[in-house]
Amino acid sequence: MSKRKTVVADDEATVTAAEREARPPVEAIRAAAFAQFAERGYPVVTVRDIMKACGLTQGALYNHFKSKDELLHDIIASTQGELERQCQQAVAGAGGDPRAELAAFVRVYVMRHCRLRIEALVANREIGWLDAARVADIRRSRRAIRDIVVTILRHGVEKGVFDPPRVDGRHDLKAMAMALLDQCTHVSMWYGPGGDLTEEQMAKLYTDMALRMVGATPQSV
Amino acid sequence: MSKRKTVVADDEATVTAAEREARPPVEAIRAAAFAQFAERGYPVVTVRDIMKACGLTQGALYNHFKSKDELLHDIIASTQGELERQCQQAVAGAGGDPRAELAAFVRVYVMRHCRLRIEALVANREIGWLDAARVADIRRSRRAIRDIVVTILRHGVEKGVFDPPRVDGRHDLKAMAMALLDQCTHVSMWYGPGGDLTEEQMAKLYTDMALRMVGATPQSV
DNA sequence: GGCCAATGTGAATGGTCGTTCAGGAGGCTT
DNA sequence: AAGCCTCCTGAACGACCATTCACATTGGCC
Repeated sequence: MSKRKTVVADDEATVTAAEREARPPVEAIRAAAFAQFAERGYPVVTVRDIMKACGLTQGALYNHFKSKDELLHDIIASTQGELERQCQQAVAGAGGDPRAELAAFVRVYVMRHCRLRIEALVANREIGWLDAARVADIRRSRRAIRDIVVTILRHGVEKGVFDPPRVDGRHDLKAMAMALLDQCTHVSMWYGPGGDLTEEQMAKLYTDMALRMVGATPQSV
Repeated sequence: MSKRKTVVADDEATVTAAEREARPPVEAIRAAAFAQFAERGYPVVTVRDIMKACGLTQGALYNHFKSKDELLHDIIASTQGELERQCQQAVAGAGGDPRAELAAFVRVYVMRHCRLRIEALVANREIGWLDAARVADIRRSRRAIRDIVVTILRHGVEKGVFDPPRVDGRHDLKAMAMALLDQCTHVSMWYGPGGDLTEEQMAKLYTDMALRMVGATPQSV
């Protein structure tokens, strides 16, 4: 896919020439768009901005994406899909004990949102700019993750190892799952590697808080 | 910026051009801008959109606000100021017991974010479009609210009525406060009055979760 | 050597934007 | 009644937008 092999010497010796050799232009566009969306926000980043950052002109975008909108969806959907897969794996590997499942889920979820906080930030902040058709599968994935948590909570209650708060005598596991996810998701808004806690410590703290919230009995004494 | 100097009593009775609007134009502009920002987002709402919704033309905006940016700041700052005041009042009226203070804080904070969820949504979603100078006082207010929570937690630990999670033997009360605020703030993203829980029940649930998270001992038996 | 499919160019299209400003209308003060 | 003050209009400004399109340029293939 490289075309500057023979015409390098006198042509525009752009700084990113080596980078474009390394990966296909569609990857470079994705990366440039991600960086700019993260820094300035989707609606104010222009197609010209993105393509100039790759050393191309605006028209070339449309050889790789149908529209600016599809480009944003592509970026968000890929991180969202990865997140969903990681969550499923974490729970599946926990051996069926709801306490271990919840701990594994929170650990993976929090560590990912610390490490890839920019990706999470873009996915959460810019999703509103997607048109209705393209936003549907992202929302489906988020509901799926919420339902993973709800299922863990329900199993824990049924087995008697969780004793979550009740309002008027009943649980609302959906609201609890949302509360849990909200606090874990939004570490991406304030966590920085220069802060007081490492990712590992964040995972421990949030796992502990989650188990307290659901009233988990001690796992083994 | 303010009204007539000498005419006071019948100002409301004989409003100039009373046919048009029942309230001063600056209020109508604020309301229209708020509604449109909430629905479509600051950068895609045009000055023309806002003013057309008030029955005015675009130029008239600049008789009341210096810029579109100042208009957004005005909207966000007013709700943020109200929130900060309500939080302070709630804690001050709790009698000095950290458990009661935390409960009162969470109750007020959650109920407000359920009832005025659109205001909260706009404040949290659109704050990034403010320029650096105008964003400073909003951030100060948010830090102040976080510090209220940190202070409650510290007092609770000192008095021995809270036993929050530790990482490597230490508390991180700032991280705990952020986790607590994150989950309470973002009810505005999903709570709806048609859902399973009333505002009252939401407040109860979140208060209970908060007290569990910090390891509060039973208040009185 | 000639063809093809992929890929990039840069002008053109048909708008839109926030902000400014000269001018007008009407009521308040003197 | 005259002047002033507040508020509004509507045109103008200079810039920028996403997307399309006719037209290169390229590398691989027969």
